[in-house]
Amino acid sequence: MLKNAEFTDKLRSSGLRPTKQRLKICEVLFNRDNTFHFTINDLAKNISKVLNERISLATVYNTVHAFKKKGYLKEISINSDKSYFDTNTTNHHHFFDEDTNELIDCDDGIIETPKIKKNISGKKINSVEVLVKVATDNQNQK
Amino acid sequence: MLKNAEFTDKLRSSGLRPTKQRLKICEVLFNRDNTFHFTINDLAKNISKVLNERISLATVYNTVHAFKKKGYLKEISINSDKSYFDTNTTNHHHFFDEDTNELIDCDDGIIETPKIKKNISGKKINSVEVLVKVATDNQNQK
DNA sequence: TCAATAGTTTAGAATAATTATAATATATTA
DNA sequence: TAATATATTATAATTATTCTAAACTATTGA
Ligand SMILES: [Mn+2]
Ligand SMILES: [Mn+2]
Ligand SMILES: [Zn+2]
Ligand SMILES: [Zn+2]
Repeated sequence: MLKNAEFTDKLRSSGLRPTKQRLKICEVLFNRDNTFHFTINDLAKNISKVLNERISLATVYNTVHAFKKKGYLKEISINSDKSYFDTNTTNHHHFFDEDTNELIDCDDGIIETPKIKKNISGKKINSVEVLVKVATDNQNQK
Repeated sequence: MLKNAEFTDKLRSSGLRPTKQRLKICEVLFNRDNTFHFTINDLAKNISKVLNERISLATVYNTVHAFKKKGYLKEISINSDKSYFDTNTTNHHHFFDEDTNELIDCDDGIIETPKIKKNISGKKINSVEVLVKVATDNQNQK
């Protein structure tokens, strides 16, 4: 939804130089109507195969981590194999489809964020996230 | 809490041969009063350094995954670096201390398992888990 | 405008967790 | 106990990620 000049401002305002590579990655990640989830590999493949741009893998890693640090992205761990990133940085919960390995946002109201009745002493709660793992219901399977 | 002969039965009854290595790993994992969380590396180090036993790393991996498949262990992903395993296989929630990377079980009653008001159609809910990330409250830090 | 500087990109090497291979050893079965 | 199925092991392979250090680029301010 944002345009190139806006990305330039956005990057500058958080102390990141608006380079060609970062602007392209902003475009891929944020110039759309809906938030989504991706892996670094998805993103790199998208850039190189689909968009025919040449951005080194190291830069994709650097940029995604820089964006995460600036709060443009959230990182989500579902399995130890790889990290998922989320362009939806608000507090929200997920379904994880174990058949397809797809991560799906819970719409508002589907899950109420649980109350924590007693916290670890001396610690601050940084996040409360619910993960719902789903899979095909195969009652009649071997 | 279980003894060697019981582990032998337990393994046999789930179709796993009670080998020397598996019995030792059972002892380390299950012959205690409280459940706990560990990484494969923790476990391997514990066996080799603390117990002075020689079990190959491949066997530790094989065994932990075999135990997971048989339902003796649960796997938990908190960060993409490594997998945590849990000897508490009941449905329960966790605190994760981001200062120490420690995973802590939520005692019963601390968090109520949230209700899922609408599920993905055609799918069965396999688990609903809450992860609470905590860290030192540094209001007065640089 | 342009040189100095700080920040960025890059290819490729390094690291670390995990899985695969295939030979050897062990447990089970009859 | 012999035959068979299963498990262990050392080691190699794989994969995600991070590191390195040289080349490049954006910013700054004279
Ligand atoms: Mn795994
Ligand atoms: Mn990470
Ligand atoms: Zn999300
Ligand atoms: Zn636990």
